[in-house]
Amino acid sequence: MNIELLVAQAVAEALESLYNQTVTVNTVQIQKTKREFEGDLTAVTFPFVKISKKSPEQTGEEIGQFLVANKNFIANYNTVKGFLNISIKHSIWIEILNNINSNSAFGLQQPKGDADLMMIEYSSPNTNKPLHLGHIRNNLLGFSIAKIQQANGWKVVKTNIVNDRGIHICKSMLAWQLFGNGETPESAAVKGDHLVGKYYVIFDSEYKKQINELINKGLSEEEAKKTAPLIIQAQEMLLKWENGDTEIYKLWETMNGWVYAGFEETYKKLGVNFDKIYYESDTYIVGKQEVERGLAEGIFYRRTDGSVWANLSGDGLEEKLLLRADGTSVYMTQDIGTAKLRYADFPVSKMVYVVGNEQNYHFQALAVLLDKLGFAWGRSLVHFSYGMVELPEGKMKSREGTVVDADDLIDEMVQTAKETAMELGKMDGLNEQEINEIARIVGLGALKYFILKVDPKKNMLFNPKESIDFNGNTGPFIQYTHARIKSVLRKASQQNIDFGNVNKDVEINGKEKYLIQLLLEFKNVVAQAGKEFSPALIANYIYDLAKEYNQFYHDYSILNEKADDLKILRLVISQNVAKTVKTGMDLLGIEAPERM
RNA sequence: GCCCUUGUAGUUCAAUGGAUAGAACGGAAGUUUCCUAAACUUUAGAUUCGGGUUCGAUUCCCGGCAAGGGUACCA
Repeated sequence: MNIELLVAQAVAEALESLYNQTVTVNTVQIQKTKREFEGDLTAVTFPFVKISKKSPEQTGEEIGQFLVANKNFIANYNTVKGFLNISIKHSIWIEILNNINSNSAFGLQQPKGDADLMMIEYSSPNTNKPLHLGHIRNNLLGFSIAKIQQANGWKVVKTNIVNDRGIHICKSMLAWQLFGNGETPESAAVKGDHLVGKYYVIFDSEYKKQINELINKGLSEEEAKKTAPLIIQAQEMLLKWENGDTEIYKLWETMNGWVYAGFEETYKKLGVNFDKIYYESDTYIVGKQEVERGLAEGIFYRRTDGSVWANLSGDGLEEKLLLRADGTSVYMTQDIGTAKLRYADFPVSKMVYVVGNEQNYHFQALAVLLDKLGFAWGRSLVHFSYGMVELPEGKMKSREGTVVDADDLIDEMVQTAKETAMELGKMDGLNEQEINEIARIVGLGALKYFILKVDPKKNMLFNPKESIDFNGNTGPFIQYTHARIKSVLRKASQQNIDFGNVNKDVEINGKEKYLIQLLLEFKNVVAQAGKEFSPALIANYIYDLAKEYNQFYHDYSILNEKADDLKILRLVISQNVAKTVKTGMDLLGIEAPERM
């Protein structure tokens, strides 16, 4: 039952009856009544003064009188300026609550057998260094969006495109060959991705030394960068790799293997996963073939120097390079190849790319190119563009050592959660394993919520010191609320209270109604979050719910309530707040612990 | 230069064109014989500037200012 729709219909009916004018239901604006006014739902009457030819207040009065006289679910009304505040009968709220209570998957839609398939690409790391804070935002958003789309009835395939080839990989490989002394993740006792990243950094500093030496010998900076022995060697290595040199290929496989093992560990800690992983070492070849096809079909053209281009000026864009003069592929080429493979592997009807906003232009161009090449979903691809994560010192820069490493950050959050919980005495009587498990859940909850609560399209500021907070609008606050409700419910079941249904005659007050209204909103919030690809909507909603419940919790003595009906009402509300919070947390990929 | 995005309390974030712009952190003052005090209560404090559309604009449109990103052989 949709109470807002019922009220909107009733108001439309009132307008027709009173002023003899037909009004479509969706022109009636219904909103939740503000706390400081009496009533449950509010209809805005300003838009109807043209029809009624009366003042907003008088129009509201007349509609209100009609509603009370003709609609049995409406108990009362009052008007304030152009706002008609309507009170719904108590029994209706109880009915709604019972309805929510009997629905275990409230707010979620089950995908049908023939549901359309949405493919969501996220993460997409390079294999020359470990994941950092920016990747964390990407991974959390991608994973959560997949969950939210599933909740809206889509069939979802999560995919990852790993950039496992190119000059940057060769830099790490070369530095390892020259300075590594055969070091392995086992011998050095570090994660594979961190080890490879270390050699990437070594390459960069050695390369810089060579550049400076050359500049001192009189070369310009530009010349020095191009002619330094290390960069020449790296380029040679890339060429050898492309030509299938056995030794180089083997080294490449080994070092990438180290990185994958490291990534796997980080993904596991973050709780994200993929249904299908693609590698650019496979897809760039397909991309080249597709570009050749486009060339043969006259979609693209070749310049005299041999480079291949697409003219996108007809679509408001510019010319775009697809193959270099030497025939090697560029970023765009690989993305076209990846798309082709995906289209062959899955019946994709909607493609979503979770990629940072610095690539907005790239994806505009990709949409047009895929469309020209005949991919049905090309035009409608969604570039889910999110803002960058900035640090108090500014942008993260690997060269300047201002990158926040993903593994370090996760460990730090968990460690802080543990220390804070110990200080508060939360861990008394628990064994080591239980302590670590709760610390893990809470630490990760804090990190995930902190990142997901922000509107994805905005740049966000991440202060490592201040972010590790467990008070206020944070994940742990919501987790705590959940755990506390669960504790109440455990005690209630020990008392053998049956709170399956609430008696329709019980009187409820404003706070209870407000919580029921919040619960009722959940469905709309999930639908809206799906439409806007915004986990932040759900994050802010469950925070509101938790905050509201905490006040409720302090105002009433739920288990000691004298009247049985009232006790059951408050238990059922508690139960459904917990249920909804848990569902919301699940959509964000955050765990909601039973106790903490 | 051109294109895109963003400007809200000291700070980090909210607000389908609707009522007195909400929270949290930080600041000030309180609450624990009571189901988990990682909680609750009280208090001070904000829409970048100038126009326009509208009964009504943080929201939509135009212009200025500021920040970030992109700008064709980097990914």
